[in-house]
Amino acid sequence: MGASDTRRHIIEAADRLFYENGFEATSFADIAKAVGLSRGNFYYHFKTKDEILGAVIALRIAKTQAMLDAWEEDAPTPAERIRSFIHILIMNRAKIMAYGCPVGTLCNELAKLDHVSKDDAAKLFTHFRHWLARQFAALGREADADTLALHILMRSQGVATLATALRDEGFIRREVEAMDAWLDAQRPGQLSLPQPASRSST
Amino acid sequence: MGASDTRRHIIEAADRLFYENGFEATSFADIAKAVGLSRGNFYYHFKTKDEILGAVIALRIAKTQAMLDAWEEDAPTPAERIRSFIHILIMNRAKIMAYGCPVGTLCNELAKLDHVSKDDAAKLFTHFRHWLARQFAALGREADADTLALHILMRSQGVATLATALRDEGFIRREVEAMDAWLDAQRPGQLSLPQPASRSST
DNA sequence: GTCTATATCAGGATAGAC
DNA sequence: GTCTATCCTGATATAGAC
Repeated sequence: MGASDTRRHIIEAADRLFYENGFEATSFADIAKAVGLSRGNFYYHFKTKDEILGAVIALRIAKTQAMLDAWEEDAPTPAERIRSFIHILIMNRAKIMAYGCPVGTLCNELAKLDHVSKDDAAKLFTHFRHWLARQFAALGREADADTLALHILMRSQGVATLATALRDEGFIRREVEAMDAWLDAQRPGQLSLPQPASRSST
Repeated sequence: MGASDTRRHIIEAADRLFYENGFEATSFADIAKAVGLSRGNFYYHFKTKDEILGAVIALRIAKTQAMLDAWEEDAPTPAERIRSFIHILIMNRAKIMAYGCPVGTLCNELAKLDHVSKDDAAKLFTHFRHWLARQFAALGREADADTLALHILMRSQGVATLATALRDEGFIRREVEAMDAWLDAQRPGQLSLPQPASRSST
């Protein structure tokens, strides 16, 4: 196995462990064990833990971009693309109830550590934000596309955090349904932030 | 200074440090230093870190209950009480942008650690949930009070998480305004989850 | 009830053999 | 490129003097 293969395995193992156990709680030994590597050899590939974190963030950004590109390919309309985003809450519900959102929880942890990479991690949100804003603009909401993008991003984060604490799948489903209904009502001519109306889909 | 005073100081220092730096990242030495205590003496008061965590969670629950009771005293209508809850996002915006929501971030961290106290921490949400549900019921929304309580709790969590990542005060203010507008529209006869309407307050 | 001193352990990081 | 052996630091935890 070449060095670049080993490196990739290390980053993928670190990615998973950082998500499941947190950045601080994951030791070099944990990652080395997951890859089947001695601790000593580990340092041939990565000199510091922060270096691994940087590689993990880069991997996540690449994966995110690939996912967004795929949604853009697969879904013909902007509304369906945004719906792809909303429905990752359902798709990943088991992991979210156990470990939260990979992006939100990493940003939270790095913020508390005041880690040098905290802004790099926050860029993951930026990718979603800009992609979502583009979809809302395509939906005819050019004027407030960014506000709408942040709003739906905010809701997905709120659902993830509460889902982890409550571990209630019904809660996720209800809120996703509400997000779908909210999206259906986003048509040109509406003003930015969501307002309640006289009927509901639930 | 008596032992119970020292104990209280330890818990308060731990409360602050767990919030600002995280549970794992906070060492006994950090807490001892903050209180002005030797590390050795520390163990006279608390045997394990988990014991301190338990005391911190108990303190937070007591403080939360006191805050909810005060809101109930000070605000004459259910709507104003719920507004008190929504506006902690503005009141605490500086700390939230730096460290996130104390409840959400602690639950997230303990979930990843699969810590024995993770469900105790989640009870903090339960206190807000039931209090909010009581207010929505008093507002005339008995049928879906709990759903509405979880919805507004979810939004406050989402705003806190994104605020920490983006550190954008304008974002917080816009979303709080939207939450206020959403609350204004919650009247008896509405069905549970929020829907957009034809106009916005922003 | 508070201190100093110390045991023990785990994690990050390095050196050098193969 | 992978290993074993090792160092250093910091963290939990204890013992015992005052």
